[in-house]
Amino acid sequence: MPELPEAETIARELDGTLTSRVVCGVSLLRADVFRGDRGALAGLVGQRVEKSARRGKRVTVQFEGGERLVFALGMSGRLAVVSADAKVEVHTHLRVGFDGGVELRFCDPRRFGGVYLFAKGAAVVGERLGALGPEPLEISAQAFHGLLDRRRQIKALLMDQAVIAGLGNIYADEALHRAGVHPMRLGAELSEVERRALWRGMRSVLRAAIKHRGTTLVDYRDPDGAPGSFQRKHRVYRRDGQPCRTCGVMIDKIVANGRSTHFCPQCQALGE
DNA sequence: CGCATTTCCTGGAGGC
DNA sequence: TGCCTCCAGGAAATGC
Repeated sequence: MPELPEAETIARELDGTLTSRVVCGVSLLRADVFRGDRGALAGLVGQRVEKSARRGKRVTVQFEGGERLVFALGMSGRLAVVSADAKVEVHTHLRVGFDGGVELRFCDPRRFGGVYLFAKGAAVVGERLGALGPEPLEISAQAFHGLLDRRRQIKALLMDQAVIAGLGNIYADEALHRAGVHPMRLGAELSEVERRALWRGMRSVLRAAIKHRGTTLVDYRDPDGAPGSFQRKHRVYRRDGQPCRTCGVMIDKIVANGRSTHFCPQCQALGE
């Protein structure tokens, strides 16, 4: 499930391979993954790519004319840059051909993801595309502390894209472990010291994961088809029943915010 | 406001 | 071998 580090890896690679290329063809194989004006999609032909970037978990390809093609990858969404004559894999929903014989393909078996196209200057908001909170790698410690001041489970706050953009189930669990904070604590009840630890833990886990080109558990691949390697560095996620890498106590798994949640009962005690 | 529940969808795992 | 059921999970909608 692509979260911020995976989206960052994808965006960097697209930025390197697609920038300055001109669209020569667009083919939508599955209409319902595209949430926007289909006519405008055909209008991309002839447009030149200015850059590719990430915001939260989303990947954007920006064109010189100002249009932005936005990909929300959901949990199984994948972007691949391949030769135009490469075999088309199952669940490929969109193909964007470029000069030089390369093609960008959006593939998403479970179809939780979506593709959006926004005109120059238009706000990036649409069906299943809510407004995004600040970037976890850019927000100041001070501002982050303020975000947590609500009587809501800290794990739910971290995973709410409108609160802070980019953390999903994996990195929320990993950030909480690094900070030594139990996932079911209420945000408003965290001390200044704990909030600071969470800010640092969140940033350090995201930076480390980007360095390892993300986490591949099942589906995730970068646009070259290569997996990430950060799963080897996970301290809690999907490590239930195994010893904590910090203290040796068995990692536990519970449901919080409707999601499987992994934590160390010793390092992340609930307290009294 | 917060929170649990349901919906979407498919592949993989486990049961028999 | 093959069928069946269950589950994961991002985000939004619904009901309490």
